[in-house]
Amino acid sequence: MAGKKSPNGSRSDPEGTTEARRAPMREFSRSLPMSLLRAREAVMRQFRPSLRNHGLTEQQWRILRALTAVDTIEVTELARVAFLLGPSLSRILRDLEARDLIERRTAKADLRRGEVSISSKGLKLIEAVAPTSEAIYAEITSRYGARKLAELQDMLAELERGLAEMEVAGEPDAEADE
Amino acid sequence: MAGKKSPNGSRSDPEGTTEARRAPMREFSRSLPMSLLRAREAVMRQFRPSLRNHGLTEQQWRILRALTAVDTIEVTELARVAFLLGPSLSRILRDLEARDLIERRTAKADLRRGEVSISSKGLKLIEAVAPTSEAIYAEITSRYGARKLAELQDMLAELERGLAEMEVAGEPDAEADE
DNA sequence: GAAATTTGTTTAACATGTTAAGTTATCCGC
DNA sequence: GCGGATAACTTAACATGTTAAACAAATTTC
Repeated sequence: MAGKKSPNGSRSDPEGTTEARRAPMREFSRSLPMSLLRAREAVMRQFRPSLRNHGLTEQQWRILRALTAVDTIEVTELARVAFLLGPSLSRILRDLEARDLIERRTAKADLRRGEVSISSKGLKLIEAVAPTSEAIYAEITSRYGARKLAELQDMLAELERGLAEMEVAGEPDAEADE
Repeated sequence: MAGKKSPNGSRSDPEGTTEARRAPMREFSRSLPMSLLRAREAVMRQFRPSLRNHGLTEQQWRILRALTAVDTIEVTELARVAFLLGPSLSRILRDLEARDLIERRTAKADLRRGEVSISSKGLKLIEAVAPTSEAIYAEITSRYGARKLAELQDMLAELERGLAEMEVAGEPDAEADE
């Protein structure tokens, strides 16, 4: 398994004369988005099997996880905390409710708002998954180094902040980009 | 706007007697997967509008971008480089081919393999998008600091490496997790 | 206080992520 | 050289990402 077959098969153009395509702009595989994507994927690959064994997707886990921290939460707030877009959250909540992992009611003060909370069944599920999850996280932490991990997260947070500023700054309507 | 409504609404239980939900395990929003997800999203949010103006999704752009660096590439290799799963790539290539942005033929040496290359139309599209893209990237770089950005990428790469090792190590079949 | 606007949430439509199964072409052993 | 394993894709099926539109309830305007 993992034969590592020669990745450049029959590619023989050492000099580059027939090069119709030059200057890749940037190594591409080293672009920031790709780096972040690969790193995150590498992390999630560790957790997915365990979640899957418990019949949960990553996003469903995020939601249940967020719900354990509060008594009740409104849909919009939950979307913000679990970092999901409204439509995704809407669908997932429908499914989680059908599986009796969460409970919903509408706020009496504002009938538009929905209030969500985890059910006892949901809590049991969380408790069943948490140990494995924590173990994996601990393993990652010790392997990478707690200090370094914290530093990485700080850098990511700062990147986030800086980009948030860019958005308010340069956005001249965005239309008509030729 | 951004009312910052008290996130713990009617939550007044300082000691924790009626606590049905305790110990969030971790601040959650500070978990590594969430940090990486938010950071990446913050980055992509900068690029998406421009790509959209040119009728490209992020993944389509990744593929075309990867194709400009080579003369021809096999589907599997392309999947590895653009970091896409086979099925996703398969669908996207079908669409890109229908739009005449790429060209495909089967390798004569191995009829299973498909060889992909960018078309002249695809190249033109890339050339139209690249300037804006590069400008955004430059802006991000200067705002965050080139030095720091490189350091971040190094740390991400190391994280990836470490996690790759974890996979070969601990994987006792994964079945029967309770 | 009714019309216009805004807000909270859901539905719709299309693209991708993810795993499993299907197809066709090679390879490998005997 | 045939038959079973492999390999390279592709299809299928279901879940989520993403943007736009629909909807109903609340808020603002006049």
